[in-house]
Amino acid sequence: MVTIKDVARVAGVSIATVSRVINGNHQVGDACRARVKKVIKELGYRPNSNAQALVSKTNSTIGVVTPKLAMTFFGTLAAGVEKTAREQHYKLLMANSMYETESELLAINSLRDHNCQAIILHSEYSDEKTLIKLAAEIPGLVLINRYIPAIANRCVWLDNVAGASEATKFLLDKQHRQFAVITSIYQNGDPGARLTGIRQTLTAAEIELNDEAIEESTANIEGGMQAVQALLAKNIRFTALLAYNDLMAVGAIHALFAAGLRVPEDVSVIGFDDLIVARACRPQLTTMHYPVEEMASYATKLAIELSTNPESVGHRTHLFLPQLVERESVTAV
Amino acid sequence: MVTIKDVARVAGVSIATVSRVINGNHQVGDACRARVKKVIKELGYRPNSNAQALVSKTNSTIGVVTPKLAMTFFGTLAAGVEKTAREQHYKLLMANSMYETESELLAINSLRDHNCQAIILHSEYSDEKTLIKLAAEIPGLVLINRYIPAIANRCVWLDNVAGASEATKFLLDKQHRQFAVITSIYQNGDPGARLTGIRQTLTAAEIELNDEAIEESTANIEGGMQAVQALLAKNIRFTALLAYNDLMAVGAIHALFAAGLRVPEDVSVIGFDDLIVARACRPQLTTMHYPVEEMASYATKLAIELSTNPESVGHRTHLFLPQLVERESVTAV
DNA sequence: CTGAAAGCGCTAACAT
DNA sequence: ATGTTAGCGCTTTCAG
Repeated sequence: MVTIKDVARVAGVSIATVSRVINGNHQVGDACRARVKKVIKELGYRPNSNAQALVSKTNSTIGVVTPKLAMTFFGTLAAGVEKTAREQHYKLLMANSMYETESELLAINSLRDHNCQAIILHSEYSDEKTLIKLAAEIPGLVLINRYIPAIANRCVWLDNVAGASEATKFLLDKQHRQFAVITSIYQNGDPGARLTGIRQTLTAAEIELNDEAIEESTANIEGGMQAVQALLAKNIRFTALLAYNDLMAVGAIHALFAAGLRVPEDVSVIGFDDLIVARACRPQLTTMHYPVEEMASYATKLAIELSTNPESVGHRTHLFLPQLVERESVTAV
Repeated sequence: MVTIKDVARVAGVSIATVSRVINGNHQVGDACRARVKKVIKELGYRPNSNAQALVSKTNSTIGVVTPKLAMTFFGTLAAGVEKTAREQHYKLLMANSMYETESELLAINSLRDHNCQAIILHSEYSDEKTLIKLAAEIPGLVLINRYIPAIANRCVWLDNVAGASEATKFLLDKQHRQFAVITSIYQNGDPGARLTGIRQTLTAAEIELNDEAIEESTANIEGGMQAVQALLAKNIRFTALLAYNDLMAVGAIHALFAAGLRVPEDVSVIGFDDLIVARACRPQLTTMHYPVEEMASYATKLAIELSTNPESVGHRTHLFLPQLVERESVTAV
């Protein structure tokens, strides 16, 4: 391994000078700088990041903690962070929390041990207190997809209530009056917010949403199928179905067709997230686009800014809005 | 920040002793070890990874280089690595290569600078020479989804030829005799191998596959649609369609239905990869399952083993076989 | 503009 | 069983 000493020796300068040219320090003579650069190239020298991190107490690394990288949503999130990080010459340290409070904390700590400059955290299960404490300790910590008033300016989140409301209004505009909802059994966080948006909008339109017409299941394709089967078994009548997310919506479409109902002719279905599955299913899914990648990119910039200059960020929060993407799964009654 | 010195001072021992208990070294008295552990807990001490990495010249970190994390396939790959890495208390350093030779090299080097213990590389565009050289320099380097004879024991790959062959045979068994193929415009690597598998099998069955019946396009949903539209426009007759991957297969199904053809009644479609989209589309896709996660996990173990004990690995290569998953998009003629 | 020297926090001989 | 000490490769004063 070629070190800074080797470069210094070959170039006939001190290691301090080499360090200066590495870091683009301007106080080096032109001739000297050129010579050092030449030697660096010849020797194929690359600075040891760990040594740099040790002395400078910061690592040009962004940490990302998500529940499960294999899920499209989190893969896209990580990709958004990576893109922005790479543009600014940062590396990505990843840790999955596997949807567990304990391993989430473990993950965060392991990132801290590496002296990550900033951390992007998608936390669903840690309580607010823990997160607030963490935010106080880690200047470059940003929460994505969660809002905590006490640290509002560290939160990059989506207005799920408004999104679900818009989806509902869209259906209302299409003259739908009989609604059903399939949602996640876990009602904290996103599912709860989206259900709230639906309820508010329906109430405002003076349309009743019976509890019977709300079916809970797991938030995946199978869950969507099961939920619709349950709805059908209960003889619930609906022309419009609001799904918690795209995966459930896709499952719903499968179950609907299996039961002899056509989408959108007999039932209109609307999803949420706009993952790739939305374009894979037939009919292609009308859904609310969740700008994950954009938000991840924004969060990364924010985290870097925060870690560099905590004062600069101010007290505003960072709220994004989902946008309706009209495809084929919704039609007027 | 609390350091090893603080712990030593409070516990009334030397830093060497603290270091020993951190690293589970057995030569420490029970009483002493207990006291140190208590102090570590009280002070909330966590060792600085960078310092550890600097002196031990290895970082309990696995590097992963993939083209694009946002794609399901690579997200799943990364997840597989992460899972195994976490089980063995390693962290994940990610870098995307964005499908470019140059940034691929950049990505690898940045991981090396961090002293990653092992690197899992999904490389499509770097030439063999570069990769062989890299493998010689980095003991813990493992290639995933690529086979290079000179470094066979560093390659974890899939038998694409056999997979495509099996898919073709399956169609043959279902009495199909009129075939069409949609594949990627980039014929190096996987697409080429899969096409070879198809060709060999068809030739062996004495069935002609006219060049006209092979349509190239981009390897995504849109590409699949375009390819099928082109096939239809040329009036190619086929009852079975082999797609390079699931994404193209899904696009094909969309285009087929749009043209008034039913899947599988009029045309059977088979995919490759078994991504989530395969279960999202209707009919659900019959496809060859690519055990990405399993392979990623295997590659990770191999990489760790290699980095620890390069001799132990032997000269065998690490070949996986895709498996047919029968769903709804194929039927007998 | 350049060099000498003092550490960053930790591990690993080498002593005791 | 425990302590002392010499670095790991680098950045950053402080001198010159």
